[in-house]
Amino acid sequence: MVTINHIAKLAGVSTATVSNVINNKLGKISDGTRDRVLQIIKEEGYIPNRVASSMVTKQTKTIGLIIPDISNPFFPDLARGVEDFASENDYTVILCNSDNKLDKEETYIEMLQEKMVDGIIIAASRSRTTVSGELLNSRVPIVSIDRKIAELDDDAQVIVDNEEGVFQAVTYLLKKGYRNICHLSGPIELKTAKDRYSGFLRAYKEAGIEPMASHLHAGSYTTDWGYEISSQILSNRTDIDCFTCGNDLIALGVYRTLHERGLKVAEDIAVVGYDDIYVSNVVSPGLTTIRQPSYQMGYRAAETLINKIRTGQFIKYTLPLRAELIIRESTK
Amino acid sequence: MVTINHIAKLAGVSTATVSNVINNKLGKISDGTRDRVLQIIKEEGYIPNRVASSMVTKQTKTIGLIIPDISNPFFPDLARGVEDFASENDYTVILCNSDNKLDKEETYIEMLQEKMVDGIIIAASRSRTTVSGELLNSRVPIVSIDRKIAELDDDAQVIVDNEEGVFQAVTYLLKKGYRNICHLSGPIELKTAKDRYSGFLRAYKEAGIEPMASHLHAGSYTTDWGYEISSQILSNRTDIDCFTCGNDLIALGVYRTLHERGLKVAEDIAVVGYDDIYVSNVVSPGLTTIRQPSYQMGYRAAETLINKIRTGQFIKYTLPLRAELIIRESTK
DNA sequence: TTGAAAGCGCTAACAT
DNA sequence: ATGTTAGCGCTTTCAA
Repeated sequence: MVTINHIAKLAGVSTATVSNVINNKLGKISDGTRDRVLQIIKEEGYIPNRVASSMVTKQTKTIGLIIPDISNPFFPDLARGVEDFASENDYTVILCNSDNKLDKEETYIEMLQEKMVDGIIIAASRSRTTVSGELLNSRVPIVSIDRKIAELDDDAQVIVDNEEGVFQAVTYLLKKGYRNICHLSGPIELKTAKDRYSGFLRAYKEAGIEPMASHLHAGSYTTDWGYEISSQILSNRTDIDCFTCGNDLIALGVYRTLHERGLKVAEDIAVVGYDDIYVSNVVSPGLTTIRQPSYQMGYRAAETLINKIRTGQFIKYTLPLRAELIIRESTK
Repeated sequence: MVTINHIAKLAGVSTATVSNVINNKLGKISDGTRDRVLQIIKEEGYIPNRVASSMVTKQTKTIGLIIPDISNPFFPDLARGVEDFASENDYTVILCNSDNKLDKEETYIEMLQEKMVDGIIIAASRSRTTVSGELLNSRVPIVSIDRKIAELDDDAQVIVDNEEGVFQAVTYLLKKGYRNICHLSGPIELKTAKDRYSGFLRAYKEAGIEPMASHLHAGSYTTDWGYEISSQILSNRTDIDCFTCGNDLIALGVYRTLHERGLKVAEDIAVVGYDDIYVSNVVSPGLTTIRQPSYQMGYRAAETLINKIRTGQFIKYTLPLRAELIIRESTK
């Protein structure tokens, strides 16, 4: 293996000099030596060992990203945003899937700390509303994304206002004349799910209308659940004119139910999602949904984290990331 | 910062002993000391520095995963497969998005080598049919996934037979009576795209039927292109009874075109995709497609790589990963 | 502008 | 079963 020592000897200089060349320490090296060293580095195919340099600089230029599941369509965009900002800034990202399990999450957090990552971005599992003391007190900066964690600095959290998004949507629906809206929520113990439902309620309240009876069903953020629950509901009642869903996956389950029962989306029953994952624009009819700016969330989370690593300070953003109602054809 | 030294002093033992405890060297430590050391480690909240141990063991327990783009729905499952096998085996994965750009890919490869990853899994950019000499000769084992790279050992490539998959599908379509099938291919310079088209041709040939004129259109693996090209084709001719698409994204573009023109999928024109990404089962009508076992591909790639890292040998699999025709409602 | 040398935190070989 | 010590490849004072 070719090391800095090897290069130094061949170039007839010290390792310190080679190090300065590699790291572009300006003004510390004469053009002559720089060129000569560079030349030899090239000839020898020398690749600096960043593990060794991490030993002394105490930074790995690596961050950890813990998400529930990269195959959940909400997360790829987010991950991409993180990786983009990271790589633009010469950081590398380690991907971890926690499956929403606290123990997996803990294991990853420990692993990441052992690997001396410079920081961690976490879309915390639904069971986590708090971070363990060790992590909180550790040297590793942490940024929470999508889900709020109580102990963390507000500026260390990248979230969008879920309540506001659904409020917007339901207000729109009420204005359009929908009255019997059924809300298919994600796990209601989750902050995001709770907030989305609050938005639902507030829209009714501000419109001075009473929600219909049993308008809330809480389950999980999956197509399967959306399918099952909507199927079940429609077997029992016929008064519903719209489903607002905790996320797009659930909405797609409703699509399946309607399709199966020969009902037309929009024409017979309207459907509204949340997230605006890729699919929503591609199904027919296009799904009216509330767009979560997931790429930006990831990008901003990385920006926040790396800024913190560099400066010790969190960025204070003036513009919050906002959810946005995207009207397509699943409502009329 | 609490180090192994610190623990050793507190426990009144040597660092070697603490090291043996941490790494569970069996038979090298008495129960008494083990317990005492473990106790102190806990009390002090000691986290072993794996960067330091990597220095001496010459392995980082980290692999790199280079894919074109995690937001492309084909890759999350694959990435998940990689990460699952890796984490089960105590490896960590660094995620890199190359955007199909050779230069980004090169940069990542260099970065990964500098970070001393133990191996690399790469879904190579379309421009790459070969690996640079440095990489090939480097100490870093490399496994190619989805796309074949000439110089690599056959056992270091995790691919499925694309030709076979499409052959199956088109044979099925011809049997069903479809005759004027139009193939909307991905970038034809890509091996995968080429193979899929070959399967198309062979199906016709073995059926003793002549493909219709101008049945091939090559573009890119995107919904937008699928939309545009199908729209354009249908403006010019009315004889087409089926589109076979290079991937599901293209197929979804065709869905959009048909929808826009008031044409019914299946009833008026059949559509067949490739990959079986998540969406395909969720759109209405469900998309008939050729399933790429992407999770397994990722899982197997990681298995192959890590086995190579550990034993120096590639695994020889007896069962190839196969594409499988999934018949849904977009064909009749 | 360059070099000598200490030391980052750990493991492994060897000695006891 | 445990300790001593060299050394992994690099950066960073400090001195020249």
